[in-house]
Amino acid sequence: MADVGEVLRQLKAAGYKCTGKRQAIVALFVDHPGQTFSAKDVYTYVLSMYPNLSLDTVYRTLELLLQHRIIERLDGADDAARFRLACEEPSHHHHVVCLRCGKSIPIHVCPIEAMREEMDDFDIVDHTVAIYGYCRPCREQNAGQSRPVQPHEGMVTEP
Amino acid sequence: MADVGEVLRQLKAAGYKCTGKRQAIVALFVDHPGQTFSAKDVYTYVLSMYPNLSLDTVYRTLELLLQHRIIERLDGADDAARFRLACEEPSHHHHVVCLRCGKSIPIHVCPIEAMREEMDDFDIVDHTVAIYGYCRPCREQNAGQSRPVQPHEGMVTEP
DNA sequence: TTGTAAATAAGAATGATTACGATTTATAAT
DNA sequence: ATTATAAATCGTAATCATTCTTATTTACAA
Repeated sequence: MADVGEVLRQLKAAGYKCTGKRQAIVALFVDHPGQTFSAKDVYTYVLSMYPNLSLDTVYRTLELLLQHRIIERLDGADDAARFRLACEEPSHHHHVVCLRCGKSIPIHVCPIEAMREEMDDFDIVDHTVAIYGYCRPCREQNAGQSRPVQPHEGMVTEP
Repeated sequence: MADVGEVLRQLKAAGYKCTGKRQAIVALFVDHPGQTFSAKDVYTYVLSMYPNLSLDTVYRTLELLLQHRIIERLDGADDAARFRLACEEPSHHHHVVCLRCGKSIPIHVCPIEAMREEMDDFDIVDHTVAIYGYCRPCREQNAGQSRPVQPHEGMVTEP
């Protein structure tokens, strides 16, 4: 389980300064594992505790956290990228994303590996997989819900 | 094999006018099956034969062709969407994309179907798969090539 | 040939992201 | 604790893909 202090210490050790805004951004991700946020989401969150904040700072901090593999970027069909706390699992894997609660759940089989052998005429060197649906808790609550989130609403892609 | 006249006739039958610019755009896709183009690509191509052309016209025409399933949109990690002639295959399938020549090759197995049964706690309702690599001809030419296209360069996602 | 709605051009507006110059601040050295 | 310094930040402007607006042009049916 990732810890805010841990992450900040890691950044400090790498020569980066430990500012309150950085702490806030790291905390947002660490406190909501599996949840995805847009840059704007992060901006409004941090703004609530630091009244003057530049979007540029958010983007630079996200870039920093990406480089240190503390968060992951998810590029979607809609124009705004989303970010989430990096998965602890270091080996290759994918996620399923719940269309209702937005949580990412890691899965530990790669459906592409299975087909690699069958592909004689094509060398696979990279791939992305994005799977959307409903997790068990949301599936149950969907039954008594007037408007479940629609597929493709906020869809994201991941390596 | 799709045919330009055929497509234009289909559009006309649906009540749309048959303009030279539309013809040019349709021809670009029909004459290069499997090849992907950005809106800017299409714009520069048509501009070479129609000196005054609005980008808006390109986008509106692409939208029209999308609605009639004549082309498909591929949303990628980079900011510009790409488009290609729609695959004739009507049933669910995916493509592999060559990183060198940019061609899309349809594959007729869905790697996600296999794992659907194994997922007990998650209802899959949608997915995207994007596979990149080198097709056989490009693989052979890559051997004597100083700079092969890098993975992730112009990566695209597709349903 | 002509009337009409559709199509287009040109440019402005939007929204996400990045870049920039000036100012502030965390941190290490004093 | 004070200070020097480079890093971080702000505020804003720039950029890029895409969409919107309005006036003008055009395909096509009558």
